[in-house]
Amino acid sequence: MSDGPVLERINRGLPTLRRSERKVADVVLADPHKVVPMTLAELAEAAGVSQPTIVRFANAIGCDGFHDFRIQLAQSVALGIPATQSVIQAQDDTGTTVSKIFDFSITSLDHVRRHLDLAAIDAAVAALAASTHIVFVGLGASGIVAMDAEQKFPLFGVPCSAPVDAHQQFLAASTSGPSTAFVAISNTGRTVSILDTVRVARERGAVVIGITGDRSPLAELSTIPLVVESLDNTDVYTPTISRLAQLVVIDVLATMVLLRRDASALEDIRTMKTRLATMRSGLHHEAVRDPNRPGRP
Amino acid sequence: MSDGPVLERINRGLPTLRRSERKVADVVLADPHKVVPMTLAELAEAAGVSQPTIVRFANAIGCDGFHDFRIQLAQSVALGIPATQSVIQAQDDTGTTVSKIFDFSITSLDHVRRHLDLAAIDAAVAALAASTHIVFVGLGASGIVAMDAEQKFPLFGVPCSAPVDAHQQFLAASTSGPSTAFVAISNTGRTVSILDTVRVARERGAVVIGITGDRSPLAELSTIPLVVESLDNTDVYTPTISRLAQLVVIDVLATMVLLRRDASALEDIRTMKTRLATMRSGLHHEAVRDPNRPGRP
DNA sequence: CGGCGTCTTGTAAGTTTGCTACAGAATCAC
DNA sequence: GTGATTCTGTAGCAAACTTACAAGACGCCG
Repeated sequence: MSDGPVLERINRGLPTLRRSERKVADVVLADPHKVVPMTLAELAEAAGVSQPTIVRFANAIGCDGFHDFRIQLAQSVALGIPATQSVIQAQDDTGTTVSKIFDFSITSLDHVRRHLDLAAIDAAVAALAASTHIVFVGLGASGIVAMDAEQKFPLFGVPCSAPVDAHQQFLAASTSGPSTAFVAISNTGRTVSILDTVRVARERGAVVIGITGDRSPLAELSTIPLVVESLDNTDVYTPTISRLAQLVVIDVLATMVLLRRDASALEDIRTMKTRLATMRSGLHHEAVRDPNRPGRP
Repeated sequence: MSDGPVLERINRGLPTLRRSERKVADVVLADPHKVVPMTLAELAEAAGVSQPTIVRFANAIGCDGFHDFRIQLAQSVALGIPATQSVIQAQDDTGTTVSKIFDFSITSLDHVRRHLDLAAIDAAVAALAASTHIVFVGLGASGIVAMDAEQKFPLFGVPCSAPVDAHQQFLAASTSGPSTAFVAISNTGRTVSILDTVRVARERGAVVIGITGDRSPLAELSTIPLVVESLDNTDVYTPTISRLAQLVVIDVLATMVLLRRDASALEDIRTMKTRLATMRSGLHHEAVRDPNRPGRP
């Protein structure tokens, strides 16, 4: 009962609440922002119940008194209203829509952070740092993540590739070896071509890091499964959130691999960054080169 | 003084604080998480000052009493410690590094949300909804964002393209017209080839939506400048955050354009999504097709 | 349908917490 | 070195939160 953000807990515990406590829950859920600065007496007034009922309500949803409840509510609200509360509707105005999407993205990232397997991260970092080259594969939205990774990782001097279509991916798997780190990205973890590719990579002895949304076939097949559990709900209006979390996880991996390297690698990056800044201004003279290389204008 | 998260305000107001108040500030900044559940008396004890000093401290940094301070602190902490507090260091353990990167990503998204120009969003949505086709351009990390947008927008039935290199982009600009929505993405807003491309697009009469990090040349050149102000600090270790914010902005635009459409478009997407789910399982049989199309496995 | 038991809710008192007025101490200016 | 000003702590007060208890509501079984 005491897991997760307060608002989620209220929703979950709704059926077990007494009638008056439920009135309190309704007031809180109706507009959490309004409740945050309220005093106990004010909330009692607003819900039409007595003050002790508020305290009992707070205890019922797993808080240690009203103080604790208010603090936890404030934190919940700061992270945005949970997804269940923020279904995007056609009649919402611009500000509301923007808020909902950002709130959802932020809440989701927070959720991923809390459910990340640190041991798996460590293992993945070790594998990546030990590899002589890295292959990133993904299709659709996950393909975007793979390309992003391909941009970020070569900074360490390790050759990277991110083959675009399933055939190229299969080929890359076929030519991989024990010193290859093979990073497969699939939110569903059930895309057949990715699974086939991963099987081949493992047969060739590559270390496979599987970034996926839950305990899926891909996770089973991977040497190091990395579950990035995002709150991808089924509402059509709600945009895909899994990419964001996957990108941040890539950031984490890249940063930690970098931290493993010595200061010289760091220096390389500094000089690279300054060179990039100067070349960027003259980019149009040599625009034919591989567009993925130039960096991040 | 009363703008921004509390911790930032404390940092900013540090010089104007009295000596005892400063002791309080030190305690708070040293470990904000510890302070959140503290009572006024406890914090006074911890800082080695009297209780009224705490109250004066709270007022000094723009809070309305200790109550308000505690709530605001709780909210600040929920969004992660501000970037200034969380420089990633080599000796950090895995959990710390993960926390810092996620915190920073989340804080940054929150910052962007607060600084987004809603009028510009509205204008962009109107332009996108009115266009007959949409072109997304960006290089490097922004190129990734452009490709993501290309995956997302065709859902509405409007043809989209995201030319990959500078030449192709220039070509797309040259063939654009008044009914083209031209979305240029560049965090610096100073990449020369992008600026050249945008100039051409405008000459051809296209509506140019410029997504950029600050009031840059690109913003000046755009019909509708969309400033996505992320907290990209200069620390080498700190990963690029601008992509995330840009992706979320793309989500917002896509969602809002979709909301403008009628229910039929919605139905199209529902059926598309279910079809996608079934086809995904058999994808390897027809993997030669354009890998960007299949969706988001 | 009515009485009894349990669960629920509000009243009231008690305790903690946060706030304010005031006075002493320190600091700075002259 | 003295005076004025600013800062800091002591003490008391008001408000908020909590607990104990009793009245009321509800359901169950006779």
